[in-house]
Amino acid sequence: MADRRTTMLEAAARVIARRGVRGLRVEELAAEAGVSTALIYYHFKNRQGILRATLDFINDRAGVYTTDRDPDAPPLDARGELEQTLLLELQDSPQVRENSTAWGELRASAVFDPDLREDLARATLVWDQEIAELLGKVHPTAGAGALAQAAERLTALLEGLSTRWLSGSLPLSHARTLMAEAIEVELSRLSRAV
Amino acid sequence: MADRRTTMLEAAARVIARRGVRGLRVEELAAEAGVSTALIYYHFKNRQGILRATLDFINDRAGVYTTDRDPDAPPLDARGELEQTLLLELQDSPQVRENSTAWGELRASAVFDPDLREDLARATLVWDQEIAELLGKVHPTAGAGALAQAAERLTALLEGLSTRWLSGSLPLSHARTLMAEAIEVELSRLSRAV
DNA sequence: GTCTATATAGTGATAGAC
DNA sequence: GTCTATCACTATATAGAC
Repeated sequence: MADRRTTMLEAAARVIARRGVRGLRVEELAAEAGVSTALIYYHFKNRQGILRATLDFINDRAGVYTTDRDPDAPPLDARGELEQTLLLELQDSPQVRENSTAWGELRASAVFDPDLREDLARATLVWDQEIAELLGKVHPTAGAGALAQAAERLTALLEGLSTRWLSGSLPLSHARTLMAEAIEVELSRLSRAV
Repeated sequence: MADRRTTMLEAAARVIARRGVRGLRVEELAAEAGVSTALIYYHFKNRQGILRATLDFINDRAGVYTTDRDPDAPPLDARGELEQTLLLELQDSPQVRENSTAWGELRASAVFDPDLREDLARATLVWDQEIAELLGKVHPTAGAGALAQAAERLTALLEGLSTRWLSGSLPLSHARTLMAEAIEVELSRLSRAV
């Protein structure tokens, strides 16, 4: 199933989750994938190529698990879908951890590397709009501006909570509580502000 | 006024704001401070010593500017003090930028460096409690748990917005709007939840 | 205290055999 | 496609003169 290239990308995701984008050493990646450094360079040209491919790989995976559902479960209502989408990012599974870590690193790196900002801004916009849309399904009468702002607050909060979790300042269960409550608060505000 | 050591620490703060904690090169720091690398090592022992001293230095500075006030202005009410404290972190002055950048880097680095976590958790706790206290001044009847959670959401959101700002995904003025509105939302929730 | 070398080690990247 | 060497360069850190 997994060809060698995929094996390397999975290994890269694990190394990034462990050391960060800026802490990734090609030699460590090679060891993690069980291959030589030369093979890494054969497949990815250079360090930046490794990073680009891995970030794409992680992004694709995130899209998948985000829309993944238990086929037996009843279909979610709009509010349930919103909660699931946001809380899915606060879970202690290796893949979510890897994805959240990579995303946080991408953001943190973009502070010092303008080359990354364009991609990041685009991904952020898509993410914000997805949440705004879900909020709109719960409150169809709310104005577009109010929805957009609520979405931005929720996604920015999620990033803040996620980083606190990953950096050991906040237990995961507490992060989830805070996030769920924030959704509640924003929704109730959208109800009142007609 | 500024002795040579302080000059180096100021230079280090600038370099960290430009390159990040993990991107700081001793040679660049030496050039920025206008001294030799050997002198840096003379004063700070090693790379980690530079980082520790600089982070402390930045932390002290943050404490100062946070409590800095215009002496002519009328005293702030509880709500104004809350808003000022939080919005002060979203300003485009070199020092706030340096401090916010360093704080974000400290958090991002702690994801991969457990040694940093203890300091970080302590600083986070102090910061959360300060905000909880200010919230309590606005709503003296609110329960301690509700105050603590609102404070955590506000500070985590601030970190998320700050990182988005610094990474070029969010204009500063918009970040300020979102933050101000979040304060409003949390305060109105504290009013309702008796 | 401060500088000019310079030692030492790590790290990205390539050459060339198989 | 994959490996074993190995090069070239960068970065931390130190020695020793002033």
